[in-house]
Amino acid sequence: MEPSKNIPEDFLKPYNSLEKEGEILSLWESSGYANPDVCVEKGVTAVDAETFSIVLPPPNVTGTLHMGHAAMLAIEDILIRYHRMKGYKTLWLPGTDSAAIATQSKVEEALYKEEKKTRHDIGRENLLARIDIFTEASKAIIIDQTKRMGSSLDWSRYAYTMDAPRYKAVMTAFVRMYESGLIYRGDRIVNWDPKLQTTVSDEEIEYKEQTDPFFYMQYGPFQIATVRPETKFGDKYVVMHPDDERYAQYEHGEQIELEWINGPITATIIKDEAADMEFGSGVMTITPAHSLVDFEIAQRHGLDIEQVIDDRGILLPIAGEFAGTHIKKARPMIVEKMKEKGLLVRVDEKYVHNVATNSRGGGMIEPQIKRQWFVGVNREFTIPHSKIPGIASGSTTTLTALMRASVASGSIQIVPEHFEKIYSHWVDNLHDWCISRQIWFGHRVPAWTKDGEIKVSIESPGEGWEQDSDTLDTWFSSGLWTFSTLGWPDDTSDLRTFHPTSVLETGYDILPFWVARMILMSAFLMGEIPFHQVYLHGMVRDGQGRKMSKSLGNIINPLDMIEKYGADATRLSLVIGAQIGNDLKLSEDRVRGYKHFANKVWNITRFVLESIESRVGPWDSTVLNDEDEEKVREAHRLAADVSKHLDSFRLDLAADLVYHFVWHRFADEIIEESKAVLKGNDPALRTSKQRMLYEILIISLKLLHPFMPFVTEAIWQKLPALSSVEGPEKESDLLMVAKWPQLR
RNA sequence: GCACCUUUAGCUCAGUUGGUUAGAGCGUUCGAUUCACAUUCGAAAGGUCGCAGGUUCGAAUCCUGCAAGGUGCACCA
Repeated sequence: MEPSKNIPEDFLKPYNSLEKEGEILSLWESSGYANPDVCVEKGVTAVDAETFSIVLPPPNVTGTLHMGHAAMLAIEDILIRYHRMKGYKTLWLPGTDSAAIATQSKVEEALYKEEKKTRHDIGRENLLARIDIFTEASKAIIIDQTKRMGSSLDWSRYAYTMDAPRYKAVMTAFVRMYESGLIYRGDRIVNWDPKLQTTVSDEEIEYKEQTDPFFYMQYGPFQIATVRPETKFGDKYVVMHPDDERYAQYEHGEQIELEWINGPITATIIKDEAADMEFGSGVMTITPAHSLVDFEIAQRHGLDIEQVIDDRGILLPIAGEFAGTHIKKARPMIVEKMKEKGLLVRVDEKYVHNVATNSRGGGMIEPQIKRQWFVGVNREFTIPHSKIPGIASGSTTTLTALMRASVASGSIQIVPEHFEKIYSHWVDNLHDWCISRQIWFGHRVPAWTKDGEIKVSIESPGEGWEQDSDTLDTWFSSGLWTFSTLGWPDDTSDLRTFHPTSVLETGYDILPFWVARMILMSAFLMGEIPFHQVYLHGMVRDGQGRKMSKSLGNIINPLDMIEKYGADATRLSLVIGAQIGNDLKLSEDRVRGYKHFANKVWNITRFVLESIESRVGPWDSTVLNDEDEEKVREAHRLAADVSKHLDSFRLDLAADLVYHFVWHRFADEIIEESKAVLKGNDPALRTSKQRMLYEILIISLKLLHPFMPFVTEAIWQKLPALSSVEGPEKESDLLMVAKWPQLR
């Protein structure tokens, strides 16, 4: 068969992703089809169609796209494109996150590097202005990178955590929770970061293993041990287990005199089960102001709590001669003094322990007692209306009860299922949530004080009222994300149409941080679940299964992959072989392999078009003979299987199935077998083959589209207006909104 | 310490409620081809399904124990 002159020229060379992708992107963008309203207007979606909605987990404004984002975008876009083609009213809503602590610390670092100034030198307003400039500049980068993955997000609904509608939502949520008695102020021990001068949530703490000298000291008749002698000045309680026979002679509450760092003190014996008999001597002294465990012991027994270290890490007057010294400097000096006084028994130089650090770019955590705002997760309140199974409208309940009921009732399904256990374990152990932060960038606490009086309201209560200087934990606003992005607290049509959202797709590492808090907020404020299903994907690792990190130098940048192999290949490499919830090993070779596949699809099209155009026969519905009809049916059966896998979130199997069909069944067998007939002289047989090949090509393009939208759309755009050659007409201008194949 | 995940071909992984000779891709070896394919196609080799028990007519699949690797949570003064 001689090559046709009528083949679009592009098909005569290999598929060039770099050249096509920009073109296709602007085609999609100008079509407006990512917006469900446009789809209804243009008649591609029925007015009363079922809805399918996903809210994009907003990437940090200051970040750049990494493979984790790329995987998230690929997975969600596949689900979105699939449902859009199936005729759902489909919304994928984009946004970005201000990432309060991380962003502010970045700007502060730059400020110090460039001008040797701290935030206190330039003041709140100036710092916020600088942060604005910084975030506006980097926002554009992450948005552009997100688009290049082929994400069919509806940018007309774009939301930013710090924009005005979201700010209003956060303020409203705070006030409502306060009025229901769920938000309270209290002095509690919190994770204090002396470097960033703010509290840090439990989840944001990262424990790092460290080797330090371990000091054994004589404390009256007891031996105690510590890594941190600088906290020991105020220790006047000595704790042991009530069942520890070695210390049976001591009574709870008994007082003993002893010589300590700065002279004689009176210590009180406390018997508490928190003391571990197996560890060291089984005796410890406590520092309630700077240790969570010690604080709890002190509370149980009503003990005095004295602060020893201030917010910046400086010793207070209680430290006597060491007062005013930074703890780092003071430690060796204190050890030296104890040695002189004969209090130091021995030192274990190789003691390995975990040290709490702030994972958001901060320093070592120094627990402190602070006046903070809290959400009481176990406080009772009356829920006005509830659609959550097991929770009646008007009943008395708690936030943890709502969180439990939402998942336990099956109302929210977590995929893979075993994460439901992790979720419930987390909810069961939830402490009151400290929501105030002492940083400046963020949603400011809507509380006002005047002459010791306090009022909570969105607007200032009037003249002379001063607003609380704290801002809210970034997860407080993130918790509202599924509905604040849809217009809440206003009763918008978007909110009525798209909430609860269909699926929340995110990495499994973020389950407690975010997923649980969205369930909490949605249950309390909306009386409903935020999403029906939670799909958790795994982490993207390097070819050897290691975490990608700068220090290892094994980072694979998604944008490099897009440039070298195309966005389609990049997407496929992140989906095929990635089982739900399991980590994925990604190597450049994988991506390269899928680039070949994009080219294969390109060439299949070329062959089919050549076969059709050079030998056009009349098209009609009876043109297919039984043998070819069966092949088309086979493709439809495949479509059904692919749909089944997509419906159960097995994107890996769905993609693998189409990949295998297109390459090894359609190209290797069906096309190969058809060559003889196409070259032959029987017009009826030939026409049947042509029609069969064309129909299977169309089905293949549709099935491939969610996975590799660029190459398939590029092909679709080049398909000749087949009506003019009497072929089946192209049913829509864009493949993006073509109809998903149905079983026939 | 507690919980969870993983373990199937050299590598990366499928194997859905237990059911014939356990599959794919990459890689390897051999062959064909430049007739849609910056190539492609065909064929072959390669597995005691982590180990040990158990249930069953039948187990990669279910149960128990163990081992190795990984992750999360807790944490010790």
